Amino acid sequence: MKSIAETIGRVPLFQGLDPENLKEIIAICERRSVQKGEMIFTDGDVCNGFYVVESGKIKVFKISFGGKEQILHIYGAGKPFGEVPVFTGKSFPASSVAVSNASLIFFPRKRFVDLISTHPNLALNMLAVLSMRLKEFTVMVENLALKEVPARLASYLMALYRDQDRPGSVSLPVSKTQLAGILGTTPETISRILARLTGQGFIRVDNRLITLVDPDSLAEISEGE
Amino acid sequence: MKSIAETIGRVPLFQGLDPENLKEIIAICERRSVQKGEMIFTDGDVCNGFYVVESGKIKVFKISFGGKEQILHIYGAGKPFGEVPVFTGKSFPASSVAVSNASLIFFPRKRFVDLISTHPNLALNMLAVLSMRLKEFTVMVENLALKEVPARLASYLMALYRDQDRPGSVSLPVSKTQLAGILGTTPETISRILARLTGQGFIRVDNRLITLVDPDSLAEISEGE
DNA sequence: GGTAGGTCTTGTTTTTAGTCAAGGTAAAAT
DNA sequence: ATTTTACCTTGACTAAAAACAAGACCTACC
Repeated sequence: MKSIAETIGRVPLFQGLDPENLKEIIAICERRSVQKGEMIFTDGDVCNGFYVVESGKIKVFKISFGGKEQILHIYGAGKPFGEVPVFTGKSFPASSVAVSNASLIFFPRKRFVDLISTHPNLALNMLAVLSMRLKEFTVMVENLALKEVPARLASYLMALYRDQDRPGSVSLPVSKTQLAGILGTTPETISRILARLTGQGFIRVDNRLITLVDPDSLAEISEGE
Repeated sequence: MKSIAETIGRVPLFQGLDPENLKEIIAICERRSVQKGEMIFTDGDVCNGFYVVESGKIKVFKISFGGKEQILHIYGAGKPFGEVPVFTGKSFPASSVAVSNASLIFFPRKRFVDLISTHPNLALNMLAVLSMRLKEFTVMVENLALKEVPARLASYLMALYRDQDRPGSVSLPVSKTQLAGILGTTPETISRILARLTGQGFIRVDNRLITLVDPDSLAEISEGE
């Protein structure tokens, strides 16, 4: 297993700090292992600190009264999560669960805030993290409020296409059921739309591997026609 | 008209700073007046800085391909907006327009970042602002993805009810058309749901004044039954 | 005081996607 | 190897809200 120091050295949140600062950060954090399916925090919990994913995957989500789930983020190695209440002083605004066995690094709230107050670069990095997240939410709201499900799905595929760089295909990082949770719809609807796009010759689907036969048309669909 | 110093002294973002720091902040900002309907920035614009509302109201929104508008926020006096790209280094992720004549205070990006790096309290305040906004987005996504329009409208009314403190009524701060834009629906649907809630005896509507006859039932509706 | 422009309401129709139900596939556990 | 369980697909039905359309209301300005 990697050392905490090694992990932290690669986390974007901690880039641009000198080794001295990194040491101080390492001094306040602690490792925590979680099993697949284990809750990390629950909507409304008081917050004692935040986490960085060392390995594995965790999801952050909201549950409705009726039990429907909206996934807000799925985070892998190097991503911080759960920081919002560190700075608002309130409780967690969503829940979080491990979707695979995972190793997390925990940063206690009080001590981390002290560090931030004395390390401007760390503060700026954290501001950048939160700002990026706001931007992502902006896109998410746009998708939910202004686009229909096919456009959301097409956007998602095109975004994957840009991020991953396989030749003409993308590999879904999550199950189709979870994809439905990300896109704010149901597995049935996802299934139907994938079938339709396949019928129209825009994509080919083989389990989690999706071949983008006609990325241009897909890009158009992602804009909402 | 108030002085910039007076205005800035009341802005939560600048609370807890000593007078010396406030002076430095005042030194870098400038006032800008905008007319009702004037665009302040457009989705995709490069960002030279952010704003604080001194007076008037501005809205931040996204427009879809088909011209439908989703309002992300409406900000009044004392609220900062447009800060996201200051810290991501990217362009504005949404557009902004004055919904009334307004006076803004502009903070140039570079100089403000310099200030933040040297004033930990300012950094923490800004972190709190962004974190609160993330929390608000979380609620927004929850509403859009997990609730139907009546529940969203009821949530909105209940939130107003908590914020304003009139006896048993709330006053809409925006037109019903704009309310539709905030809730991710159409004016027709708003109109129908208000009519339905009135018919059920839960509210009474008189232009922008809404009397909450039965707040408990409304609270239930806001949870999604 | 009348007219113009924006806002709001109401009715009708259409679209979208959610729900319910059942069957199929595939991977994992025993 | 077989049973279990999770995941996915397809079909039929239903519900919710958008689109379209027309008329009412209101306010503001000539």
